[in-house]
Parts: sequence; C-alpha cells; structure tokens
Amino acid sequence: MTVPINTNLAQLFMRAFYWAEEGLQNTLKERGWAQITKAQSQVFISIGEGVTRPSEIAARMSVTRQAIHQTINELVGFGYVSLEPDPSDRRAKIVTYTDKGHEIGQNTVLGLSEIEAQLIARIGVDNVQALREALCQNWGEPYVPVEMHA
Amino acid sequence: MTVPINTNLAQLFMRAFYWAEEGLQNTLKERGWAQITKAQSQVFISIGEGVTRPSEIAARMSVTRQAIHQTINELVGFGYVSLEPDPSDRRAKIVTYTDKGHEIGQNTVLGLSEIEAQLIARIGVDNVQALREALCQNWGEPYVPVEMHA
DNA sequence: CCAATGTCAGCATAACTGACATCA
DNA sequence: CTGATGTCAGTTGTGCTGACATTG
Repeated sequence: MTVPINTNLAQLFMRAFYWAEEGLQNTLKERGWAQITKAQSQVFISIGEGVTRPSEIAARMSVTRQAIHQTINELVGFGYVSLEPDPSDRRAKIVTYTDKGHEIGQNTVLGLSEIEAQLIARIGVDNVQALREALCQNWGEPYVPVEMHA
Repeated sequence: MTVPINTNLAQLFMRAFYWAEEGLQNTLKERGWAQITKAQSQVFISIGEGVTRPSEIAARMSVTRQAIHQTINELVGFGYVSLEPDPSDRRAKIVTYTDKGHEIGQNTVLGLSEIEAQLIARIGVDNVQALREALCQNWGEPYVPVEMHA
C-alpha cells in the first residue's frame, strides 16, 4: 500500500493500471456483472468510444485480431453483443450491443467516470490533471537502446 | 500512436505500462538477454531494490506466492539466481544473484534509468516529475462503488 | 497480385485456487 | 493455536502463431 518515492516508473504505471482495472471490475461486480473479465470490459470501453470494428479494437488494444474475436465471441455467448456483417465492407463485421448488453455498456463507461472522480478525491484534481496531461503527450515508440535502426 | 486527450485513465495507464515494459525488454534484448520475460525482469527489479524474499516480491508485485516461485524457478533454471534458505527464518528463502546473473541484474536497473531519461527527453522533465509525484501519492484501495464495507 | 478481415486449430505464458507441511 | 512461507497439483484467462478463405 505504501508507495516509496524512488519506485521505478514501470512499477508505478503497473500499480496505476491495476488500480483502475480493479476499480472497474469492482464496479461491474457491484452492479451485477461479476463474471465480466478485464479483457471483456476493455471491449465495452472501445464500443463506448465508438470503435465497433473488431480489427480496430484489436489495433487499439495492441492485441491480435484472433484474440479480440475470442473475447467478443465470449460476449456474444453471454448475449451482451452481436457480431453482424458490415454492409459497407463484406470482409468486415460490426460489434453492437444487444438490448441485454446496452446496460452493461453504459455502466462500464459510468464506472470509468466514477473511478476518475474517486482518484480526484484522493490525490487532488491538480495531480489527476497533471497525470492526464503527461500521459497524453506523444511518448513515441518504446525505448530502444542502440543500433536496431530499422 | 496518437493519444486523444479524452482517452480513459485505465487505458492511459496501460499504454504507459506497456511503453515502459517494452522499453525494458528492448534493452535486455539488445544486451543479449532476448529470452527474459517481463515477469522475470520484474524479479530482477525487486532484487535490485533490495527485496530478496519471494513472498515479499509477490506482495510487491501483487501476485500470489505460487506465481512468483514459478518465475523464480525459471530464473534458477537459467542459472541467473539461486534460492537459498534464510538463516534467520527457517520457513523462508532468499533469492540471490549468481555470478552469471549479476550482470543482467545490473543491466535491468540501468535499463530503467535509460528509459526514464528517454521519457524526460520526449515529454519534458516537468511532465515526468508531475507524473512521478502523482503516482507516488497514496491512492488507497481500488474504487468500490457502494456497500461492501467489509 | 497484394492487403485487410475474419476464422479454425494448436499452443504458450502467466497467472489463479486449493490443499498441505513446516516453522515463528 | 494462529499466521506466514514454501510447495505440489490442477485449472483458468488471455494471449500468441500458422494457415486459410473471402473480399477490397
């Protein structure tokens, strides 16, 4: 629970990530969706942001198309989303909420807001503001030490 | 690669975490340790910070004791660390570097410094400073929406 | 012909839970 | 007795690669 000031950045990022992710899991669990995994909730987040093409969701989450289809198919199995052909591109499909799934999608987005509000309450709006500002900078590609200049 | 300002915090944290983690992997790969996994490098980080008890490393990384022992045993198999009995507590063990492992341990710590230096070069020292400051606050437990007041 | 998308199959990583012996 | 640590065994969640058909 204590967070020493000299902790390395990678670990700090990991802690922050887990903190947010667990908060979202807690929220969904409390609202009655205890079985939703973290990968599945990430799909809801993408849909909530208007990204409805499986291959785009995969790219945004930096996973393979196969991985995202597996996750989506789990949600299809639960009856939360449906996967329908994209009329504008017969190769592609589109993920949409079912009636049953719309509520959980909204609660996912709502949960994220609550988590950020909670963080503001705990460490202050200035810190959260600074955090968001730094994280939204263009960090470029992950560090590469030498050579490998592709 | 683009980072929209309205991205949710969980995703921003995940991006930051992956950015740092991949940078460390790149560093180790470039130095000749291509086979080291992320979980394994986290163990090196812990040892580098003086945490040498498996159960403490597990707690710090928020994983189970079983998981950390599995990772440590992989490193023992490579000959990078050894797991010896703690003379002060006959239940516990202590992880120490072998001669072969000392170099990779040092390079792990060095890599983290280089990554942070790179981040400063890219987004500025002020942003990194603010980042570290916000992340080192006490965030408390992950958000829990209602009830469950254990 | 090439690129993008989805799909099927097999596999790998890395965590988990449960149960248990040992020792503080 | 209780709690902490390590260990054995089994399982799960989540991703990967390879190969392929379809379509732009």
